[in-house]
Amino acid sequence: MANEKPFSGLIERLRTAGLRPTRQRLALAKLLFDAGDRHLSAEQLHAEATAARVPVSLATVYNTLHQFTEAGLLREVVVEAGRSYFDTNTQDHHHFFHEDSGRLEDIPGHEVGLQDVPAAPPGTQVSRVDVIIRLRPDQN
Amino acid sequence: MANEKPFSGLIERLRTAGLRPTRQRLALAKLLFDAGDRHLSAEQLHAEATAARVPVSLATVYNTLHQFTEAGLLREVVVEAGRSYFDTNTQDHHHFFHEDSGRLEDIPGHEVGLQDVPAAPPGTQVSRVDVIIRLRPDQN
DNA sequence: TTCCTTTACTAGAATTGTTCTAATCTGTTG
DNA sequence: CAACAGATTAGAACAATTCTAGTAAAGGAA
Repeated sequence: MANEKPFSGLIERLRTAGLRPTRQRLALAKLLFDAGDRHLSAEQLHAEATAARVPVSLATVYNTLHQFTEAGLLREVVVEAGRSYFDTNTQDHHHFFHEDSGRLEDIPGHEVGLQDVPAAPPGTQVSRVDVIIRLRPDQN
Repeated sequence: MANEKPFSGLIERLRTAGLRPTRQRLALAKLLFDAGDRHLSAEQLHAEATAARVPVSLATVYNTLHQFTEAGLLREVVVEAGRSYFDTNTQDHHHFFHEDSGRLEDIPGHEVGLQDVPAAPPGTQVSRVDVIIRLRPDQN
């Protein structure tokens, strides 16, 4: 059966990233990566873990999210002053942000192109380009 | 002399926006708009006001920045999880963000174009498009 | 002007999201 | 299984922002 070793893939993934596959990291990785593309805040992931009966401290959730981000397993997206989202889709793509609900949604990478991206100023190099299309409810 | 009525333009500007030209708002508006394009955090503006011997409370700085933003005199730019910048350039343009220093820099609007901006999902309309080019120090 | 109403300002407390700390525990290697 | 490095934890500390409720100032009316 496919779920006989439900963590083996994740274990490899963490090992490759240089992270010990601990109980907490595995549980969080499972929540993050076993359900398609997701955009989660630390608080949301913490709530999910708790709901899934995997008690993980909030500090560990933050640590883990940052470690995963550094390892390239996640991408951090900042849309609002006081909140960070972590995106499980690390491909090159951009976002719709629903201002009313605070929800973030992927725009497949090939759907938006940039023309004439200016050269990075001397002494710098481009680390990333973020495009966020902010949406509000239609007025009518 | 040009500075005989140094506030008359600003007073008009505030009145037009439906804001009473109070001492505090005028002082903040002067700091914001009399020095070209600026990108300031609330704390920075508060510090400048204090340095300019205009004691304004931090709460008023926040209130004022939000009111100016709603009135279209400022534009809020979010780059980092815990910090908002307010941009005095409300024209259509995008930003370079220096990850090392936290500095934000304008890219003139015409220098970046977007192609194939996808249609807003049903029930929504585009409120704004933010493009942030993140820079890090050149590696070498 | 003076009065009156509305709007704005203030200090400080409260809230929110995040990071830090120091103690404890767990994974891994030998 | 011993031992050490690395990970987890609760709770404290922090930083940015918002709230509160009390006071002050702006602007119109008399």
